[in-house]
Amino acid sequence: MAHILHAKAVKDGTVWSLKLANYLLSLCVKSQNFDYAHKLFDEIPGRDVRSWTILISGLARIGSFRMVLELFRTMLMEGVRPNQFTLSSLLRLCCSENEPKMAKGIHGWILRNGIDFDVALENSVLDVYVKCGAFHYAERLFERRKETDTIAWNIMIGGHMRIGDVEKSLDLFSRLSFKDVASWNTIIDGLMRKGYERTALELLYQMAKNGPAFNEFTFSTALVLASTLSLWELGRPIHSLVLILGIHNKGFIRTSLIDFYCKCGEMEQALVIFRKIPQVYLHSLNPIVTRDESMTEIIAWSSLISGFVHNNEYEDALQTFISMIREHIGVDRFTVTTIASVCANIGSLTLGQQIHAYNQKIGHQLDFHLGSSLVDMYSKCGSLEDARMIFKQASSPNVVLWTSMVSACALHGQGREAIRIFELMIKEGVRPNEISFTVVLTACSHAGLLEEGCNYFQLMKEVYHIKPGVEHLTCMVDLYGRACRLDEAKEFIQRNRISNETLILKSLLSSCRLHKNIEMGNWVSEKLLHLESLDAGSHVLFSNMCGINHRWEEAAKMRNLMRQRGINKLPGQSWIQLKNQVHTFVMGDRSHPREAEIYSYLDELIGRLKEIGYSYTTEQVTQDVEEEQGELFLGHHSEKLAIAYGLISTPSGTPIRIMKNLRVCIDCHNFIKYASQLLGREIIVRDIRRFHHFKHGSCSCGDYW
DNA sequence: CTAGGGTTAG
Repeated sequence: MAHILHAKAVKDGTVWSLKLANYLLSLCVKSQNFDYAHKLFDEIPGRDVRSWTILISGLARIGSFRMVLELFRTMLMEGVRPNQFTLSSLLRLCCSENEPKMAKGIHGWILRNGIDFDVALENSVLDVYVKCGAFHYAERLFERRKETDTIAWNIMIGGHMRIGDVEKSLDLFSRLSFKDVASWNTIIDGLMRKGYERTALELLYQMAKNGPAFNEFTFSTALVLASTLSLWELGRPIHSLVLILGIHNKGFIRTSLIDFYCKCGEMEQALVIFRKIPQVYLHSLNPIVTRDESMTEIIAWSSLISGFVHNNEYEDALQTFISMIREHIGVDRFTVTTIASVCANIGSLTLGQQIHAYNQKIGHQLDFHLGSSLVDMYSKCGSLEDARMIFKQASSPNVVLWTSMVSACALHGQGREAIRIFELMIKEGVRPNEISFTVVLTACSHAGLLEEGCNYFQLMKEVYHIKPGVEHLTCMVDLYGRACRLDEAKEFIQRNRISNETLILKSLLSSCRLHKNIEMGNWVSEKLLHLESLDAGSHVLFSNMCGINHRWEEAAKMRNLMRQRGINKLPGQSWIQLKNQVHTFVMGDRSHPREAEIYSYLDELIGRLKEIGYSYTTEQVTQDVEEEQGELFLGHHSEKLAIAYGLISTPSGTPIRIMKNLRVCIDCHNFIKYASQLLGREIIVRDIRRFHHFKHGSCSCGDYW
């Protein structure tokens, strides 16, 4: 638009005043048309410090560090003396680009050249030191100042918050006699970020009562608070207020509203807000879409996508992503991170690979979030090698990234490797968090590494002072249980007073079944019954266990109880993805178009496998099989059907990947081992907890799962 | 000076 005005001014012979030129320049800068801005800038006769400042501050806003520095140098060479605005812009850029050295240089230059420090410039200096890690220096500057305005105070309140000194920050805030909106916003937002949500909430209510009126920042922060706490009662009235004020379509507020409704599980409402036409299109036929506005759109879309993910609606998440690309909204790192997690959740390797390739095409750097998400995606989609490859690309991983890698190894049954990586993380000086310990303990438990598990449990408590949570305790019970140390498991439960924890009892029950210990099984079941939390899984576990020990009466009693309570067990399902199509099977499924082929192939295969030593495992000890079902059903378990279909639909030598919604059963596990040997095929099964890689007649889990 | 969406386990 500015260039049209420019052309018109030239054509009309309008006086080429500096004021007009600077105004046009600022229009160009505002609409991000920097090519034209440069051209215009070069043509301004007798450009002054304001022209320089407009261009410099515009470029600083979009983070063109090098270009800004070059302009600044040229400016000095041409003998133009920068003013306080120019210097503030430069300092702000140093801040956002994290360039403390440059900031010090500029500060020195200001001092040497006797530039007047106005309050704003002093604040810029203060801010740069707070944010670039020279906090003590900033503190000294702050104490030495004669005049401090509330902005300086706000910078320091935020600064203390940033370095994690919540107390000091609150103290400064309380000492501030005049608290402006920004002070309130800073302290509330800071408290929220440091996990003091309740305090933040209290202050927000205080502010509503006695403080200054909310501004857009406050509304946005309040909505985020409502969203993190899933506080419907807080978000709703704020939504009303924002509607009354007519600011509901403003960027930050709109995106915060979308996120609020998503986190409260109200996707319908979120969609209503999402679909509002952004204001910019209402006011102008020829809209100037600035960076801020296109950014808002990306965030609105990404919020919606992550909302679907939060509500486990992966299909909708993907559809939204596809529309986002189709409408050329733009995809940033946040979006890719979320979509990668969708791929992880649905376990689609092909889709995951496409997302990874797409990211390489658009060139987003792998930051910690994206890196972890991709590691997790590859591991949950069955490719440990690719997970490792992504991990190697990160130069200095953080806790989450390390933990994702440890988790990947655990998931694929590589307990020793998981431990090795965990140790490496500690050696690199990265402090493991509670999740890291959950993961490493799970790895130990899956690999049957009792001693190592116990050591890590001690390490967590004594060295890292992390209080064991239910997850850690469950891992320990699992660890003892799987290692057939049932008495120790029971003792552990009693010592830690956790016999009321359903998850823990269920883990023990599962071990009782594994080791056929019906006495202990009874003890656990009684506890579970008492808690009224015997779900389908535990009912089946218990009744199966009775079956092994020929306690048919007890088994029947349990099944009756299940019927009475109307508990339905989850039907076992397996699926395989071939050429962008997902084929799902349940036990004895006849609905597939190629069912005849599948069954005849499967029956023939079972016959051939029996010749090399396979036989039905009649102990039907899975969670999803009831006792009365005979050999025929066992032969047609969903995983066998999915594998048979995979085998007849792919060329020999291709690995087969299938997924199951429950644990894989012992008989199928056995069957797959023999099949992998006879057919020379790699078969990869993802069950509800982990991966099984079958190759040359054995499984990566070492038959311990 | 202050604000929005993303990652690891269960």
